[in-house]
Amino acid sequence: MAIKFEPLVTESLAKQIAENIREAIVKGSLKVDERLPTEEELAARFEVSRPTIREALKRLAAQHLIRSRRGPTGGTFVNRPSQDEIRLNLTNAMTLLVGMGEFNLADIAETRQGLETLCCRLAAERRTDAHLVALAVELDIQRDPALSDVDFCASDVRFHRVLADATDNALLKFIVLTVIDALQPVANMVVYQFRERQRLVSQHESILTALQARDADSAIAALNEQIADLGEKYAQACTSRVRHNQSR
Amino acid sequence: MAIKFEPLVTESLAKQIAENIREAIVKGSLKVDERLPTEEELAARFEVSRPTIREALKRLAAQHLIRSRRGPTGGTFVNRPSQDEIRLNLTNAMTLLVGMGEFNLADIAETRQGLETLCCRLAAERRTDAHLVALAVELDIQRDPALSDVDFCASDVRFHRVLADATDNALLKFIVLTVIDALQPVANMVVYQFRERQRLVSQHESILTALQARDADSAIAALNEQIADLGEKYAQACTSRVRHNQSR
DNA sequence: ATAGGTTTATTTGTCAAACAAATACTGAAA
DNA sequence: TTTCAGTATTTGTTTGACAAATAAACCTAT
Repeated sequence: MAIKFEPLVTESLAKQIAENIREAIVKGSLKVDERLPTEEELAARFEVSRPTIREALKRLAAQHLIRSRRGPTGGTFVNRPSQDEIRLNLTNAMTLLVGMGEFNLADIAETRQGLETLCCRLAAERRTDAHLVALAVELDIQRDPALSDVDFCASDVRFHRVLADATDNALLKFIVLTVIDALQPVANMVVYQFRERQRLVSQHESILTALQARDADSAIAALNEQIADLGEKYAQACTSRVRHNQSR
Repeated sequence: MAIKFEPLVTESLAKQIAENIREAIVKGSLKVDERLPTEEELAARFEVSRPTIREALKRLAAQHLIRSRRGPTGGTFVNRPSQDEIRLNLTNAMTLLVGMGEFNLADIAETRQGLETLCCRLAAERRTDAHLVALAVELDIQRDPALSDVDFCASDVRFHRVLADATDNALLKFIVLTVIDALQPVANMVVYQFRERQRLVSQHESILTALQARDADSAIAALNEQIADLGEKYAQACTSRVRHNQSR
């Protein structure tokens, strides 16, 4: 048997081309902001038609790896990956996973607790006065009893984002922001009673004063209490939602 | 002035259509494994041509949101997002960010330390015997002095993956695996001396015995020592690489 | 000479119509 | 009943063309 049984590429041309260009970008043979050949040229080089090239480019565009502009100085360019753009992608993907119920609530609460405990420890050490001000601003917003649930929730999210920012660790911040954003739909499920809001606000106050005093342990204690509360609240919201769905 | 100044949609049709379908999937109006209309039907519905529809679908395919098959029972289907597929996306994106130097080494080491400390604590509590066996297997591999640097590194990565697995927390595992994978290129930069390998292996041994005894603190101590070592090693590898590049 | 508008060339965006290839179903023949 | 050829359906790919955006060159009038 002298047959080679080659891997027999059955993937679509567009996919292969996308992967090809992708690797060139990742490996660095295509620099940031460098211009790719025109679609026609690419078509000639890869020996396929222009629509096929375009399908390949769209795949890359969906990952924010390239951008396109029309006109003489236009063309397709390699994108500098901005953290925010990529985070948007990650958040979307993770939101989907969470929405599909791939992660149970206990795991989510535990992970958040772990990540934010870490944030607290670092934030206590490195927070600047600007961070304290930002936290205080959110606290002020949260004290307004007329605030709607979604607005309250949004402010809560911003509070925790500041916490991540105060760690002064770009990677940790990146991860925590992604997780927080992906979990926002879960957070929005719950409805807050007046008493519960008060409790949340007072926990936030504890965190703020602890950070002010650079007292990591107190901050962590308040935070853990809050996350434990939220964990219960989410579980309740979930079961009641299930009951509601069943009764229909 | 009765002009409305509408948001003036200038985005490409393909992008809008992709976003449209995407939302339908995320919001759940398109169920998993449900079949989309044929490309021709979609073209008719959106009142665009088929190539435009195809560009839109390719965007979604790049995010693993849909899959396509040819033939009579073929068509385009909504994908159940598998954790592994999505993780691949996230890892690719993060690898790019890391490769572009968006995160400095100190931040990376600190984050890894935080995440893996968390893993150790949970793993000590929840590890099964199977996990211990898996760790022992990797240790055995790592003891072989004839192992190449990349193979040693790969085994090291697998060791830490098992650690994440032992937490029995799907979300945390998801995050940690993503980060570890994204950092692999960084890990592969370094070359290990014999003595350094010995040290790494003995640290792994400490972790294993600590987990065996469900002694979280000892495991964490060994792990932190290791990550501190690696942090230094990476920093060295980086500066020497810079020197090397400059001398060329 | 300069400000302003107009043309023009280039490039991506979109369209139309067709063929190729994969694949499941159908029906006839052994 | 099994096997095999045919057929219909759907995505994959090609060709060729036109539309729209845009920057540069050019041209005109003050």
